[in-house]
Amino acid sequence: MFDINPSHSSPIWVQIEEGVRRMISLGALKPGDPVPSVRDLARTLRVNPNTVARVYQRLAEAGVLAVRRGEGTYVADDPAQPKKAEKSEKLREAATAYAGTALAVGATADEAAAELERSYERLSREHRRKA
Amino acid sequence: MFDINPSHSSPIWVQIEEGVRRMISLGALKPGDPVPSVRDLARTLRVNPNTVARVYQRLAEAGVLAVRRGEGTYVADDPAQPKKAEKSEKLREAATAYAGTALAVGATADEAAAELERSYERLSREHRRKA
DNA sequence: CGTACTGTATTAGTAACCTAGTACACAGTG
DNA sequence: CACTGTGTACTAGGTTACTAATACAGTACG
Repeated sequence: MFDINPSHSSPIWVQIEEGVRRMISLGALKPGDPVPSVRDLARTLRVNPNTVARVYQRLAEAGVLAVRRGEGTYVADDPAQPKKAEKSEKLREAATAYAGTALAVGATADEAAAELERSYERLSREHRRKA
Repeated sequence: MFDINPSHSSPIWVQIEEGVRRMISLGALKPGDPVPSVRDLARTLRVNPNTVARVYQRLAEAGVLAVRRGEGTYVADDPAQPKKAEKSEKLREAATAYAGTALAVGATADEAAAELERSYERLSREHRRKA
C-alpha cells in the first residue's frame, strides 16, 4: 500500500489521506475498487482503527470514496479531484516548505530539483508495483 | 526577517530554526551579526519567548549561533553547516513529502518542479531584501 | 549603586493528536 | 437463526507542542 512515518511532523491521518489520494491519482486504485477495511489497513500500518476510520470518513465526504455500510468502502465511481484553487494552494504551500528546508540545509536550486525528481520517480514506481 | 505559519503542521520552533538557517545560507545574516533578542523576535513573530529561546539554544549547540549571556546572540564566526549525510537525508525527506502531496493533489512532475522553482525564487528574494 | 536590557529556568495550563477499549448497527453467509 | 466482517460512535488516557507567568543570572550604561 504505502508507508507511514509516525515520527514525522505531519499527523498520521494526513499521511494516510494523502497516501490514498496518491494511489488513486496514479491509477493503483481505480473507480469501484475496494479499499482495505478500516481494521485491516489499521493493522497493516500499525495505527489505531479510529485513525483510519476518520480518514475514510473525510474522503467519503470529499467524494473520493464511497462507503457501503456493513459491506465495505470503495473508490467512488467518479472520484472527486481537488478543485483547481485548492490544488494550487496546497501545491504552493508544499513547495514553499520544501524550498524552505532545502535552503536551510544549504542546497542549491538544482540539487533540490534533482532530489524532487528522484522522489517523484520512486513514489510512482512504488505505487504502480502494488496496484 | 521571515514568516511563520502557526497553522502549518510542522512545529513553530522548526520553522524558526529553518528560517534562521536560511538567512545565514543566503547571506542575509553574516558571521558576527547579531540576531534579534529572544523577546524581540518573539514579539515580531507573535510567538512565545520560550519558543524562540529554545531555538537559539539549539542553534548555539549546533555551532550556528554564539550566545553571549546578558549581552545578546550572534551568528557564529564560522557558522557550522549541516554535515553532508545530514543534509542529504533532510533533503530527501523533504523532497519525499513534497512529491507525496504533489501526487496526492494530482500534479504532474513538471507542475511540481515549476512551483518549486517559483518558491525558491521568492524565498531568496525575500531574504535578500531584508538583509 | 540602579536601571534596563540580555539569555535561562521552572512550573502550570491548553490544545491537538493518537491510542485503547467498548459498544452499536448494517450486510453477507451458512 | 447465529456468525462474521463491515463502518460508526463514544469515552478515557497519554504524549507532544505551545502558551503563559514568573523568577533568576549576567552585561551595559549612567
